[in-house]
Amino acid sequence: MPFNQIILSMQARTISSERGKRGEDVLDRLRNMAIFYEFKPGEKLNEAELAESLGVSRTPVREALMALSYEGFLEASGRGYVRRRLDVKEMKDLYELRLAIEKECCRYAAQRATDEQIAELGEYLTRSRSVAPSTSVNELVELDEGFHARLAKMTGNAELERMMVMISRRIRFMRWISMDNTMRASTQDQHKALLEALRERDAEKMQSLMTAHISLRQDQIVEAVTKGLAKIFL
Amino acid sequence: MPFNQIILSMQARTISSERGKRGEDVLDRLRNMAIFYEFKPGEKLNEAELAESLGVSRTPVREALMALSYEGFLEASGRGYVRRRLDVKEMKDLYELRLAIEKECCRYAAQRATDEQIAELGEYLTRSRSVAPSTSVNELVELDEGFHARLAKMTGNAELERMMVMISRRIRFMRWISMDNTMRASTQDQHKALLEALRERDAEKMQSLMTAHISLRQDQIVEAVTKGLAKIFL
DNA sequence: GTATACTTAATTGGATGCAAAATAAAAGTG
DNA sequence: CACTTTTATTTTGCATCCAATTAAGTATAC
Repeated sequence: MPFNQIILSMQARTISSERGKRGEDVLDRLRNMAIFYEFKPGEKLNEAELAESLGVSRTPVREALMALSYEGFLEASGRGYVRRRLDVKEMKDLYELRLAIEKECCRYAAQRATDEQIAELGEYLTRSRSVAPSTSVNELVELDEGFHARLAKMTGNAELERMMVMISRRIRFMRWISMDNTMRASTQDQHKALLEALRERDAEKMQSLMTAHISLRQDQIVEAVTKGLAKIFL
Repeated sequence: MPFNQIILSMQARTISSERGKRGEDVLDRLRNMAIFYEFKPGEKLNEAELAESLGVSRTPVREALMALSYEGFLEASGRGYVRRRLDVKEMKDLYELRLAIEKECCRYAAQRATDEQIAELGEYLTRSRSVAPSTSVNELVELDEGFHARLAKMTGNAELERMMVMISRRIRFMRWISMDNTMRASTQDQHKALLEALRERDAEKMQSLMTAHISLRQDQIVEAVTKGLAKIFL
């Protein structure tokens, strides 16, 4: 399945004509395109062109581009925006930020999660582990994100949760690139271990598990970025 | 000095007419108004009115409002935006987020800061400590922020740095409210201690100092919020 | 053939226009 | 008088328009 079609298949084919929903739709579409480097790094984005292709005016496109630069996908390039390039430094920075957030999520989740939330997470993991081996990469990534999103929610901290959403989007491509079968299995094992520690409300243990879970070694990042760049430009 | 005038005095009186700079100016102005609750929580912001008062069209105002909601100052209220209310929960969440970021900043700063950066921070602190007792609250807050910004820069991590900028803005009002003379002295002492630990490249020590430095106890937050609310509504 | 001045086209920042929602105001009804 | 229902007004979402600046050609001199 060609790369572009995967992206396309994730998107609504038409932009809602419902008032107030159009801008949101445009943002979602452009965000997905940004996430998967449908915009090639370095290539300047043309507002009129994008508007035309989405069948809307420049206004919602302009707003979406601004939003995406706030979200960290685009950067201002003189006048106009450019997709930020995929490089090792950016990913390293991002994973360090993620580590900062997730470690604290562990702490507060261990101390504040309700028993119901923990039970739900258990069910979620069980469901996750039982998906068919043929499950698409998209779905696997979604399951992975879902686990961390739930953990963030357990903190009861809206700021931490919001941050996790942002970071998850930013690293989605990396997850997508490196989600093969070995990754899949180890991810699930690590999530299970985290859940166990959470059941024991052992924040320390969760944090060290999380650190191990997240900390990609330099060479792993390099490899993933390399694979990513190949995907983007071929 | 009345509250409003303090805010006004921080702002350029005119919006630059330079092309491309106007939007930025409008954002800065509105951000300052948001930071100091010139917009009362709950009161819906009127784009046309704001545009009128700033002498620009609705377009740059709309973009600024969107940006400010991304920055966490405003929230969408059906259609349109409202300044988020100042409450204990929000501040608690924010300080937890800040703690997460700053602890990791300590770690990476201890391990990556150049000797020059450390020396510069030393000079900065010396300058800070020698300011007149009459120094305005504004300046004191700026000095405090400057310290943490420098620490963030030392990580060499653009994402952590960016996050610190955002958080600093969000908590600026709280800093402003609680920056009295006792706060001033203890802040400087704690910064000095952090610098010492940084000189020794002792990340662990820095982290525990930072934790102590940041962790406002629940009642301190309650007090500051209470004072803040009084300031806002009187 | 290359560099430089000059002209034209492309593209963005911002202003304005317009119609759909939402809100407020007014009128009608039990 | 309270309570709908209807009408008028406000305000936003989005489209369009305009002007200023940058980028792209084009021509001319060296």
